[in-house]
Amino acid sequence: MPAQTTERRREKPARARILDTATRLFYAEGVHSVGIDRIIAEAGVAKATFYNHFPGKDDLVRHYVTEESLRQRTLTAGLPAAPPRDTLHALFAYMCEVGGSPAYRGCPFVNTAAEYPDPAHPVRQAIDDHRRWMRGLFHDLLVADGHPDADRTAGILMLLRDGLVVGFDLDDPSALRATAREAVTRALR
Amino acid sequence: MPAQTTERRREKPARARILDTATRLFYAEGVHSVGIDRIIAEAGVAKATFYNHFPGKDDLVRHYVTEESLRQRTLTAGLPAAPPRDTLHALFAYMCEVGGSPAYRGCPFVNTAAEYPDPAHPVRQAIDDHRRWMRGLFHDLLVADGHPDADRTAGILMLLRDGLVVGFDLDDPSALRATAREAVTRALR
DNA sequence: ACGTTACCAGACAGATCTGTCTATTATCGG
DNA sequence: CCGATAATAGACAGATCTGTCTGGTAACGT
Repeated sequence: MPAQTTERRREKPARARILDTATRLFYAEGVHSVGIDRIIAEAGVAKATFYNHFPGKDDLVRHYVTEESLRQRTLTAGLPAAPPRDTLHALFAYMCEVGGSPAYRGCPFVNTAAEYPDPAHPVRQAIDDHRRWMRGLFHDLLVADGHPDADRTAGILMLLRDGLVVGFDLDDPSALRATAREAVTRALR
Repeated sequence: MPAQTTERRREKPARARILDTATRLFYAEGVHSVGIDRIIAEAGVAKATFYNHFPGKDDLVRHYVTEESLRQRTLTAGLPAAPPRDTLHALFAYMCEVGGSPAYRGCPFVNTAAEYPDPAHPVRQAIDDHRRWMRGLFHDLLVADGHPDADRTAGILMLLRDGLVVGFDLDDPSALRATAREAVTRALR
């Protein structure tokens, strides 16, 4: 019964541990394959604590998606200033770098959407938000680059982006890396 | 008690009813969201019958994938003879047609892969088979068209193909249809 | 010093899922 | 006509999943 060794203040707060663990497991194994019990066990959190922070699993999934979106937006915002076209190439180069990692399991948004068929579901709406942001990012960079027809080209870049995240997961990443830059160059031409 | 009204010979055999029902439900709602109980109920089949035909759910999923692959190969083989470049455009036009349907829920292979993280799993290997076939199809058509660098361009077409199936599921299909032909044309240039 | 807040441990209920098993019925080949 | 085959209905076991609830503990602010 002795007090647990914990100096709890040193650890991350419970909510953050839950979200971190959920993010890791959901991404690596899929949303429906990972149960709440496993998340609370690996997060080292009591069940009541989880349900104090989140109304239920769906809400945790929604936060998983929005947090991941926030992370990507922050990363993008932190890119060094550069000509818009360079930034576009840098974005795709970064995708290729991440996609080459052995832990790469595809795009968390695309993968999660595959498990939530109803487009009206809050999880899907969070995914839609992220995709709207990304399309807008492409569009704004193309406009800044003076590209004619920024709308349509942003659509093509979304196509390539989605193709890359799927391909890096399911095909040979090294072959794909070479293809990627070529495809982006052709698309921006 | 009274025989059931069945003239069983008139109906599709049980195995086909199982596969049809599984295909419909897996595609519409996702693999892990659909239980065996529901499949046998909607297929109008006894539980023992299911386990007589399939060793377990994973094997049913594998057959779902291979049957879907076979269906696409048969459809492709049945295309009217045409110059290879026309056939390529026809393939993408067909994707756009299918992707515009309100029941469209993305690519069954991509969606199923999202629920099977282990690349060594038989289900994933069946998906790999299908993707190899599709890449080979693009490659052969490009070679027949006299395209230089058929390898790399086939990779780009795979990129576009994957981007389309994701986009038709998650974005506005009508806007995407216009983008698609443009993107294919740019890629084949 | 004390009350509030956050957290922990774990039992519990109710649903659902996979897979096995029994017992029965219908159809077909020979 | 009869045995083999294939299908039916449904009970059952064991696991797992979500969500609730109880009771206790540790740290913090005031």
